[in-house]
Amino acid sequence: MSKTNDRPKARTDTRGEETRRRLIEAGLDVFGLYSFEGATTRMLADRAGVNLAAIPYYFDGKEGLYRVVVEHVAAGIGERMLPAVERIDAVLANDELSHGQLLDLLHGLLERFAAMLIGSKEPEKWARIIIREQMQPTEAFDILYRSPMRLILDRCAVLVGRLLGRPADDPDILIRAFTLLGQILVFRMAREAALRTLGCHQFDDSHVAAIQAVVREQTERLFASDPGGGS
Amino acid sequence: MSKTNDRPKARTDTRGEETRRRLIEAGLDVFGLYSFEGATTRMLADRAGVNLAAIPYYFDGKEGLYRVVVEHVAAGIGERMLPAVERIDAVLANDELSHGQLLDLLHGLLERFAAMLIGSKEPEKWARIIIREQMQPTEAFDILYRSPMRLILDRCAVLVGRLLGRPADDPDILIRAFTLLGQILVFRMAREAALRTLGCHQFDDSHVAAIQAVVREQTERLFASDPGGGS
DNA sequence: GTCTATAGTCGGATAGAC
DNA sequence: GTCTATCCGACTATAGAC
Repeated sequence: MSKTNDRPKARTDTRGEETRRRLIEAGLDVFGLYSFEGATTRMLADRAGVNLAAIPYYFDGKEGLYRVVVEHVAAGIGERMLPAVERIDAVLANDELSHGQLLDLLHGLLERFAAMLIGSKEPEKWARIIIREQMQPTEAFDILYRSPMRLILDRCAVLVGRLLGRPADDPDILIRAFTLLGQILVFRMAREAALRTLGCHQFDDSHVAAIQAVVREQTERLFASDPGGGS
Repeated sequence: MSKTNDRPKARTDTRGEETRRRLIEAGLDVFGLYSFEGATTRMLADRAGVNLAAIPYYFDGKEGLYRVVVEHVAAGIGERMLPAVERIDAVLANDELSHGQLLDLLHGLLERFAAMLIGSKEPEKWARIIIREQMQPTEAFDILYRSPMRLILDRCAVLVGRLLGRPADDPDILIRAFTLLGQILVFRMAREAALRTLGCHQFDDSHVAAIQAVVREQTERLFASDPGGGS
């Protein structure tokens, strides 16, 4: 019989790469569900369908795998938010913007944030890892904070600052930016309570749309105060 | 020498009660810091200054202690929010209220919520336990949801509903209530990120006041839309 | 009621065959 | 590169002395 493992022409180390990939995938699930301490190497290896010994071999132990998983999360969030962030940066670089233009950028950022956080499937796993790092930051928190969190928070603060005519590093402006994001984050962070209250088992597109609509309307109200300056 | 353990007149089981109390106190710290799985009976017993075997003896095991700790958390939150909640219930029972009165009640609720969640010391421990239950609800989640969470959320929804002239169980109203609470919750849930962004190591009274001021102003704005109806 | 000692289980990491 | 077998440490719970 012709064996099926005639080496694929592309590369000989595909096997190892595949093992790495599957362990990271498993790490997203398992670390998210059971936390770093709660996760066992046996769970990780079983879920990945690889051998237990592959963890110390490829990642220098459970801790090393965790770090790589967190980096994966940071990269995933960055990827999803990048379009909105780049658009903001591009427009902000220009010149003095109208109230409406700034508000549009803010709407876009928050909408994208909500879509990513509440709607998509992958962030479900990401969120749990992030929340745990918020409660009990390990050295991996830096990875999350410096890249994807600041990415979003900074832009939010800049926009709020411009809308209110104050610098983006004013503590009051930072607090306002946080509350804006908090309106959305709560549906992820207090997810179980939100689901029970709304009487459903998971958020679908219509829920996301409803939340986005509320946030948009409320954001509009919060910054619609320029006297007499309607649309 | 007169022995010191001549039985105290009040009760003979004081010793056991003390042990129970100390284990619950230790559970608040340790379960919050390390989660249920991460906490070990040794940590719990050491922190409580009692013997390891006291845990299965008094609480029927680690799991039983956890349940009692969660009940303790629920009771603590209920206690702290009760004044604001009772005031709301008393006033709402009356009759048709003015926009300003409803808004005052909402301000009171949110202010108290912020004070409890961000300012006080104990909720620091409570919050971690609650957040973990949100992510990975155990049977203990019911205890938290049915008593202290609904306590606050229901009142918030009722007030928002009355302010907007819609029923409190309208999904849109529930979403709005959630976003209001989210503005505050974010400082607890994304605490580490908030602290880093504001450049401090913990929230003090001035931070709490600043957050309360922002929330108050924004809430005012969100519901100040009744046309022509100034204060 | 409280403690010490221990049983029984499961954790992560490694050695060495394939 | 991957697997099996195994070590060693840490965990929860219990038994029985005090």
